Amino acid sequence: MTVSRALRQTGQVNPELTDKIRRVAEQLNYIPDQAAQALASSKSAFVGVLIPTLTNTVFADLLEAVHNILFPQGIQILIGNTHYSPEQEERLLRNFLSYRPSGLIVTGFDQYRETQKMINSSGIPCVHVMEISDDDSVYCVGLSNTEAAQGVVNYLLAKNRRRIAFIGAQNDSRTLQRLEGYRTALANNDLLDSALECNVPTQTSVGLGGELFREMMAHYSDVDAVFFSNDDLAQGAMFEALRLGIRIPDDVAIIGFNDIEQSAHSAPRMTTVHTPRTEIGTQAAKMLLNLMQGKTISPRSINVGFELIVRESA
Amino acid sequence: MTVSRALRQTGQVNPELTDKIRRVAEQLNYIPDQAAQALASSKSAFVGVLIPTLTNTVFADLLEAVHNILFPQGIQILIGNTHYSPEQEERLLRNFLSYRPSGLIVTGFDQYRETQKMINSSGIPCVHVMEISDDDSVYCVGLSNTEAAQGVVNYLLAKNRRRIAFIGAQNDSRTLQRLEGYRTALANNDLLDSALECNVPTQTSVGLGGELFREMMAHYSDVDAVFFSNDDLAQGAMFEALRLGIRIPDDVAIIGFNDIEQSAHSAPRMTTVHTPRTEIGTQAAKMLLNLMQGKTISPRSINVGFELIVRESA
DNA sequence: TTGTACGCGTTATCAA
DNA sequence: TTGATAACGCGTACAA
Repeated sequence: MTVSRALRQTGQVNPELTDKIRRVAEQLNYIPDQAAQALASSKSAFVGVLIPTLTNTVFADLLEAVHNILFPQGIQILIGNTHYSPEQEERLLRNFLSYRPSGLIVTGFDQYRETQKMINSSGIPCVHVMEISDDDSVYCVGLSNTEAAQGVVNYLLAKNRRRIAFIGAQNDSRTLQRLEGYRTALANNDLLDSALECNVPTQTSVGLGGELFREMMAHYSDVDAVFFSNDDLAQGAMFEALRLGIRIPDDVAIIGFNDIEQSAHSAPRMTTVHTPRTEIGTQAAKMLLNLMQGKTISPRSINVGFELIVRESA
Repeated sequence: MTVSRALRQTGQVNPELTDKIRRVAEQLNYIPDQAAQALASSKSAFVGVLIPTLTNTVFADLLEAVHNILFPQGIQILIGNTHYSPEQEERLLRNFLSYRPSGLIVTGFDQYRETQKMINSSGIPCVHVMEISDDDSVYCVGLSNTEAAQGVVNYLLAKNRRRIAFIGAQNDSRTLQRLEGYRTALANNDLLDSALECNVPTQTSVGLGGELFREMMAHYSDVDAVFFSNDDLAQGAMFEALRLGIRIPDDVAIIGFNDIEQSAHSAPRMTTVHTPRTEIGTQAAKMLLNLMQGKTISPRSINVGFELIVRESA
């Protein structure tokens, strides 16, 4: 018991004894067993993080930010890669729960009802990230993808673009929200043409962006702007444009989404929507930490906003 | 006890009783406690993975591959982000050990002696990834960065390039090995000029690649090829070349390293070394699984090789 | 400041 | 096939 106290620095042990215990522990390579700690204290040092993929800068940044806040607090992240599948998400969550995590960070809101129930009935604090909700019973840190998309389209309209296409992939709820914003903004100006909407379920990639752009321009050569649901697709389009001899932004304006590192350095530099995912991760982790300490949080929803970064491509 | 047996499917429980137990468990939302399981059975379902960063496709791919193999086996990954720092790596490992993981996957071999000792004395099976070693006492899955770099330079030489520069960043051991291979190949042909070596400790990025390339060309306009330690840097250089009016590959040949997705689609398409990181992750996870089952592995070292993908930039 | 008794939720072991 | 008992390694609560 004294050893336990000494090593945990509760400050109730004689300093000399503490030193001695430390030395011996070191010598024996003694490291306390977390499982036993968790069992005895009935609190774990885990936080489960559910993200759709690791191989997308957006979520890698998010995860890294969360990890950077949580690890110094002695908290281990349990990663769950949903692969954009609600089924897998549910399985992942069930698995998480067996570790009795002290907190949960979940991407978006489009879980199965079952999954939501499990979260709620578990009583484990949960922060949703990337999107925001007007449901005041949930905690979230994110931004309005719909508003951001509207901002993009309005910007293009102000620049006198009239044939504005949308190219998206992956079919996740954030892409859908961007599509919705795109539609709203165009409809408001009687400029919506559903033929110019291209939304495929395929996994997003640079290569795909190039392909879809080529097809779009082949069919609708009067398109004078394309809003892509993310920067990867947009980069692919810019590469393809170079090959096709389409001038960006003279012939076609291009706007991406997320503002990944390379977008600031491409040729031409890309106009895009900056999504503060590192901030989202940081804020979500901090909010969760507070929730885990039983603190009351208000507001429950943090809108970190977005910023249209105007560069050269539009 | 019967419940425990029924839920674990040991097959010693009456089928009807098993069904009944299942139903009740479901109804109660009962999920067995992993901490207690670990404590009682003295074996955990954890594997610790040590990687230098999450925000680099290479390691994200690696992690995703490992996760995809391990999760279906009921194994949770403990992630440790070393940020390329041996100090943090040691702290991370100590933290891992407190979870009594059943296995370890560690990037490279450049750990502190202390760290290596901890791994060895822990008795926990460990597979090193990304590099290979000729030390036959360690398990590893990777490739020879040195050989790959030599291959790159030899290819450029065969293409009659003579003023071949090297631009690298991050200063991690893999970059250093590539630099070494570059030097060896050039020295073999009496073409080594240390002025054309640019190796900065800064974190690698597309932006940095552009900067370093611009500086290089400003100082040494006779450079006719640049070998970059990774594709991000090389992409940045290609963008910058477009701005500077330097024609790729006519004026300068460019070769990257890793073959990230976009390299196949950039303009021009990039010649680079394909590193099979998904395969590395998969193989390492499988090898670890075998080690965890006490199987004997031979050989202990798997060289997954590399492939020079010739496209347009060189 | 140190020590004792007990319990955390599960599994190993042995008995029924 | 099922059940009872004792661990697993620690922390909580209380006593010394």
